[in-house]
Amino acid sequence: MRPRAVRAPRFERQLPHRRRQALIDATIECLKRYGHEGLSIRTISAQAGVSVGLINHHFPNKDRLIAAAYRHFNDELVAGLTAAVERAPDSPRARLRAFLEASFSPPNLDPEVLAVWVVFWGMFRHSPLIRRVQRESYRGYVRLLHGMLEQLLPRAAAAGRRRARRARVSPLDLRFAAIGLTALLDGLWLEWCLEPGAFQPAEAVRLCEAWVGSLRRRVAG
Amino acid sequence: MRPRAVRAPRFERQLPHRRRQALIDATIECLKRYGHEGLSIRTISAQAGVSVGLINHHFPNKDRLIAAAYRHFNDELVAGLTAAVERAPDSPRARLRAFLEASFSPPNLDPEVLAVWVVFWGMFRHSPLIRRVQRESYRGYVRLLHGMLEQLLPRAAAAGRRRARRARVSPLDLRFAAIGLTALLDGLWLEWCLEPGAFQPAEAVRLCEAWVGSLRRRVAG
DNA sequence: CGTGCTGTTGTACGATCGTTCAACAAGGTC
DNA sequence: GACCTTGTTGAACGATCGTACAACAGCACG
Repeated sequence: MRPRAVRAPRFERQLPHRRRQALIDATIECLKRYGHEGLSIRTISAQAGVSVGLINHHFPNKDRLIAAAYRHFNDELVAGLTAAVERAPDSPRARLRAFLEASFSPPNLDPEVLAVWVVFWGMFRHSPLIRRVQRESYRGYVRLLHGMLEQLLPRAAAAGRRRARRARVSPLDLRFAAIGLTALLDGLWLEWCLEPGAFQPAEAVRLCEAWVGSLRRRVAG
Repeated sequence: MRPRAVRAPRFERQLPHRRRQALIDATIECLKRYGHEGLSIRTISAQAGVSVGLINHHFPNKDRLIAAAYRHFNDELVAGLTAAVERAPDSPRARLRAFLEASFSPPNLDPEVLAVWVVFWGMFRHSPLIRRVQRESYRGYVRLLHGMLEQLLPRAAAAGRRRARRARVSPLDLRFAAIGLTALLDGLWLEWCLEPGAFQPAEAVRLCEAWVGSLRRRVAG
């Protein structure tokens, strides 16, 4: 064989877009494996299989890479939940159930995922960049959950037409419902991740549905 | 004046117990101010007003200092809540209310306090030391909350004698109540710390009480 | 006042951090 | 096959990290 043809390339050039995404994925993977200590340029570049210098070619600095990873992580969560809701039958109850079941199942329900969130939250107060991403990215989640509750709560008599009686829900009740459901959801999710054996994911779904049910009775009953 | 008498001592010797506590306090203060990045030997020793070498004289290494700070932080929380409960009138409802009000008021309800918790949580999965402290220290909290619910839930007819009907609560219901209340509590607390303007602390107390009330209806009614 | 114990200091060390940058090379174009 | 663009490499830099340790000094005691 000709030596020239045998020699494998020492590296493979990638389009900036692809390489950036690979670095973001590596960042999240390092966060899962090593926690906060995994957030070093050398650890991340090793995980991505590239040299230390490459990160600063695609990102101006480390903080921007982390912020990009945070944005990606947030977006993936919202996208997954949204897809689950849209896959469900077109009834408010079914949509809520799909939302809850997606929240309490992989890939969201995972101690490793909690570990990632917790590191990001730890940066929240001291990194304006992270705070900015949080503010921009959390809106999708709030909108999704708020919209679901709005459709669900006024369900009084007219079964078929969901949006007919929208005016029945007072903004105050809707606000409380959203606050409470978010809290219960996050709290249960946190509990499960900290001690996965404590209860079944299906039990968490039922607890959340019971909460919304008690709200509905108070609003419409 | 005599020069000898004027010269101020360059430092003050402390009993090991006092100095250790001062270093623990400085650690928590640094955590509040600078987050995870405040956890450096130099930052902590500067906060405590001592030299860098002193920490390793009182603690074998940095991890042990952090673990001690975590234990102190946990113990303070449980002690504060316990004291609030014992200060309350001797009725299950009043005790629960005192517990909730203490949970949703300073010094617990503080974004800075969340920042401290979050950093500790971030170490949970990767530091056996932190995990050990967590396991040992969380028991007091669970026992307190569990005991309160146990007294509260069976309240059916006999108003005066709280422990008479204890057998009425099935272990299953009690377990669910504890899981749900903990989740709601933690979730609301988290929400408030992330966005202090979102709702009033008193509203959080009412949401928790409503949750326990709906449980009681299901159990005893 | 002298002595001893030990809490305290501050320099030093090696490791690792984020970032820079000159040199390299992959892969398309002509 | 020569050339060019640019994604990629890896050594080097200064800063900062946790820890070690010899010297210092506060203070109780005789």
